[in-house]
Amino acid sequence: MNKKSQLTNSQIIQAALSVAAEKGAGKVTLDAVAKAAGVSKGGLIYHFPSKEALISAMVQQLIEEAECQRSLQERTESSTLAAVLQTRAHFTRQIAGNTAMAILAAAAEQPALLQPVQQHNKDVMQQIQAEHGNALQATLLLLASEALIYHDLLNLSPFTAAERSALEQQLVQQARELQV
Amino acid sequence: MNKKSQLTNSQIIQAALSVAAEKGAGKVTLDAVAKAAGVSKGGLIYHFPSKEALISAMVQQLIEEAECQRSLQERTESSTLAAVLQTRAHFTRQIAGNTAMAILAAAAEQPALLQPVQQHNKDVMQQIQAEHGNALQATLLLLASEALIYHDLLNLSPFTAAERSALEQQLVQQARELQV
DNA sequence: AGCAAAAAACCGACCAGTTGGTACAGTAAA
DNA sequence: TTTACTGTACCAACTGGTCGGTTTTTTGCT
Repeated sequence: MNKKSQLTNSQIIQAALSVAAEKGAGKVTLDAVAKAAGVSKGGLIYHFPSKEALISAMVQQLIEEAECQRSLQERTESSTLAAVLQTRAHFTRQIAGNTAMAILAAAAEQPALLQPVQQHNKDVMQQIQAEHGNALQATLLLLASEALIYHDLLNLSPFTAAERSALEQQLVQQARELQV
Repeated sequence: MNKKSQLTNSQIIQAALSVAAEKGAGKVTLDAVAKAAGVSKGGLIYHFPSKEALISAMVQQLIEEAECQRSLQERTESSTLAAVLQTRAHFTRQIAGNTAMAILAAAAEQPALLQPVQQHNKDVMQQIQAEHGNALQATLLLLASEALIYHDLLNLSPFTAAERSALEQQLVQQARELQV
C-alpha cells in the first residue's frame, strides 16, 4: 500500500460518495463507482474485495470527516455541545448531499454497516451529558439537531431553507447559554 | 374492486411491510412480497402495477395509521404536541419494526416516494407551532421526538431501552407543562 | 332462483436487463 | 519480483415486469 495505492483508494471512495449523491442510494453499483473513479472494475475489486467493504469504507470516511470538522470547532466554542451544533449547521449545507444517500445506501444494503455511526453517536451523546448539569436540555438540543440532519438524509425537511437556518442558529444560541 | 379485492390489497401491503421489517429494506422484492402475501406474482402485479405503486401504497398506509392513532390520543391530551409525543412513545414500540425498513426501502428506491410523509410532517409542525406561544420550545420537543424515531429507523439509537423510555416520558411531560 | 356471458381476480412460466463477483492474460512502475 | 493495476469476457443469481391462460365473482336476463 504505497502512496499511489492510497490515492486510488480515496479516489474510489469519493467516487462512490458522489455516485450515491447524484444517482441515489439504490444506484451505487460496482460498475458505476468504477467508472466514476476512472478505474477498471478489476481495479476496484483489487482495492475493495466486496461491495460491503466499499460501503463500510464510505461510512468510515464520513465519520472521520465529521470528527475532524468538529475538533476544529471545539477550539472556538465553550462546550462540546455548542461545537457539535455549530459544526452540524455548517456540515449539513456543505456535504449533506453526498453523505445523505451514502448512509442510506449502507442502511438499505446491510444495517449492520451503520454500527460505527451508532458508536460515534453514543460517544458524542455521553460526552455531552457528562459535560452538562442540565443533561435533559442538552440532550434535547442534541436530538433536535440530529432530527435536522435526518430530515436532509431523507429529504423530509418541513422547513424552508431560511427557517432551517434560523433554527440552527437558535440551537447554537441555546447551547451557548446552557450552564456547563 | 370488491371486498375480496380490497382484502387481498391490504394483505399485500401488510406482507410488504413485514418483509421489509424481517429481511431489511433491500430485500423488498416483488417475489418476496408475493410469497409472503400468499399471492402469485401475477396477482401482485394485478393489484399494484409496479413496485413503485406498491411502495407508495405502503407509505400511504403508514401515514394513515399514524394519523389514526394520533387522533385517538388527542382526546385525552391537552395539546396537539402532547398528543403527538405520547402517540410516538407508543407507536414506536408497537410498529416501529415494521415501518422503519419500509420507509427506508422507499427512500433508497426513489426518494420522491417519501413526499407524502414530508407533507404530513409539515402539517403537524405547522399546527403545533400555531398552537403554542413558545414556538421554539415546542419545535424543539417535536424535533427531539422525531430524532428518536429516526434512531429506530436506522438502528442508530445511542440509548438503552430504559433511557429511551424515560426520555420519551420526559418529552411528554415537558409538552404538557408548556403553555398553550 | 337459475344460468350464461362478461368482467375481475389471479396464476406461473418466461423474458430481458442488471448486479456482484470471478478469471485471467497482460502491463507499467517501484 | 512484487505491487498495482487494465481490460474484457464471463457467470450465476436475481430483478421488475409481461403475457397467455385459468379460475372466481359479478352481472344481466329470464
